[in-house]
Amino acid sequence: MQIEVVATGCYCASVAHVAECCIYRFDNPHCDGNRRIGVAKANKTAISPTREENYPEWYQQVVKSAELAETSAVRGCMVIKPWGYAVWENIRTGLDGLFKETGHVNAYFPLFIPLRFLEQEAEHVDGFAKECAVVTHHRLEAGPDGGLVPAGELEEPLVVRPTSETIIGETYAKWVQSYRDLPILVNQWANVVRWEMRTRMFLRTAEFLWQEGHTAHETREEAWEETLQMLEVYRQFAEEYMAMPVLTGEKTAGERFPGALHTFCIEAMMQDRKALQAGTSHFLGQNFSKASGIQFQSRAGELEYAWTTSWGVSTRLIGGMIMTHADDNGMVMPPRLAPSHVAILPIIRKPDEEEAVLSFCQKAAGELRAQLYHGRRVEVEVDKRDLNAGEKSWGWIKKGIPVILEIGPRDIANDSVFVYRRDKTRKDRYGMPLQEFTHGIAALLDDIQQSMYARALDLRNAHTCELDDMDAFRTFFTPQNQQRPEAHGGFAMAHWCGSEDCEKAVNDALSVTIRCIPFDRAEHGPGPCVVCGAAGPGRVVFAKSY
RNA sequence: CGGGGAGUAGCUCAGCCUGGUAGAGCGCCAGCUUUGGGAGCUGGAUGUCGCAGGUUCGAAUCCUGUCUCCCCGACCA
Repeated sequence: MQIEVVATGCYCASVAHVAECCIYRFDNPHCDGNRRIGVAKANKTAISPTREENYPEWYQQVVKSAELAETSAVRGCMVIKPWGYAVWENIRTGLDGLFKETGHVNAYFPLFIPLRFLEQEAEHVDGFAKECAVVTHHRLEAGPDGGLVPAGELEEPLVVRPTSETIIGETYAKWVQSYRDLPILVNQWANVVRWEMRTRMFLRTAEFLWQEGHTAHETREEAWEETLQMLEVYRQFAEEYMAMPVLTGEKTAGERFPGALHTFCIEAMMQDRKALQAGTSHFLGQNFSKASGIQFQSRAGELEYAWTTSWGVSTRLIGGMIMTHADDNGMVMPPRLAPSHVAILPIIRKPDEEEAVLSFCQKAAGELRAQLYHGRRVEVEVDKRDLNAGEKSWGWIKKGIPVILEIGPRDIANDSVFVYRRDKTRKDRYGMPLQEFTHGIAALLDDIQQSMYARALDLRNAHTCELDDMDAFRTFFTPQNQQRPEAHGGFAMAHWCGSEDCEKAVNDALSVTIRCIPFDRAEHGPGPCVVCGAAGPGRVVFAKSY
């Protein structure tokens, strides 16, 4: 029995082809794959449906099959499983290093925020009030029905932090007396709660993990530079660590963080061509320092309000990684954030081969673990589980481990290994001497990282275009099949006059928003607004978004 | 919060229209066979049919309520 597996690795398999192959799919409950063995080479995909068939469902299945997370007993909240949490740990380690390099330190502030703190900044209240979880009691007592009922009402309700500007502002007000106390450059790794209407794994959950940096400065210029510096840190992290190309720019007034004067963002294109806001950096001016009373005596002896910033990224980044890199066979981990780099699968046909094969695998693992990849020890899994080789192999493919080594007696005889790169197809597997593989592992991982970035960039470039008239714009953002919208659209670089009415008109008609105003906007030259025709200073990025 | 879909074995689902007391495949367990790759054969275990009421001699099936998940919209990282 032979089933040739072709990992497509791209997002263009024809519907007909995929449908034809459906009957072979091992996880299709109504398919007895064996009945048709020998009929054809089957294009099986480990994830069903494919991206093309049903993108949102494909996303859910990848999260599940890769064992990244699962739904929990609590509405809108997820359990992040070890393989998914390891990604978050790597994100944290990487980003934290960049924060430290730019002079920041970590601290921790309370989960609970007194209601009155939140009331201090008007726009901030409007922005978050609807999605706040509120704690009103502090004790449970036995109820009449044998259950527990809340008792002991709090004098003042506590809000579970949706973000910490207010409580950190109150704290900074105490820390800051003089210009000598500035700047304050603090970051916090924490969980926050936003009671969302509609949730999706990693992309929008009621509780999520994030980091929020909060800084206070003596001057406007210094705070401004900080805001842009941290945006640059996010850009660098997204591109170098996540292999996810991003656009940088400023949000329009309508998309701005509640209470901020300016919000800057990194925006990435997912494989369904929708935009994902992957990180934001806010210039808060003196709004929050006035609300919280962060005042200091200046060099001139005057009492002044500090200038503050805040910036954050969240577990949403993991969702972005999935939708940037995963394919129809599951997750594809960028090596720099992968929980583990290499899975070694011992191929044992007869019991008497076992000892030799396993000891060779352990030796290979040991040599690999002695190698460094960007300062981190190469992580290796030797999969000794008593399962079929194919089953194990597909398990690692679905989890997205960058490299799989198959090692059997024949390889051992040649002192070699059989290599599969997750970013290529299984047809591209090749054998090579163990020593050569071991010494080249860091370069191999970097090559995978680069190819993933290049592929993602190609996708973005292929679906970014300049549009100058409304008809073309409408066509670009309208699915061909209204019943089951396929991937369509992308980033439309179009002129905009700057009016909120035009922005809203496009959103109402096509669910398209201005994702960001690029920093290099002016370089495109001025032109007529795609909506109303009035003159605008340059193109902005329009897209559908998550 | 509005519209649509769905909750039945560990998983994917059939059964529901036309009420009669629960099924398939995969997985799991046991045995035998197989072995450069998502194995085959034989046998076996598994369900308060999302939850709560109601109608009925009888409810997975009909009615009401409720919770959860998915999709679309509004809102948002």
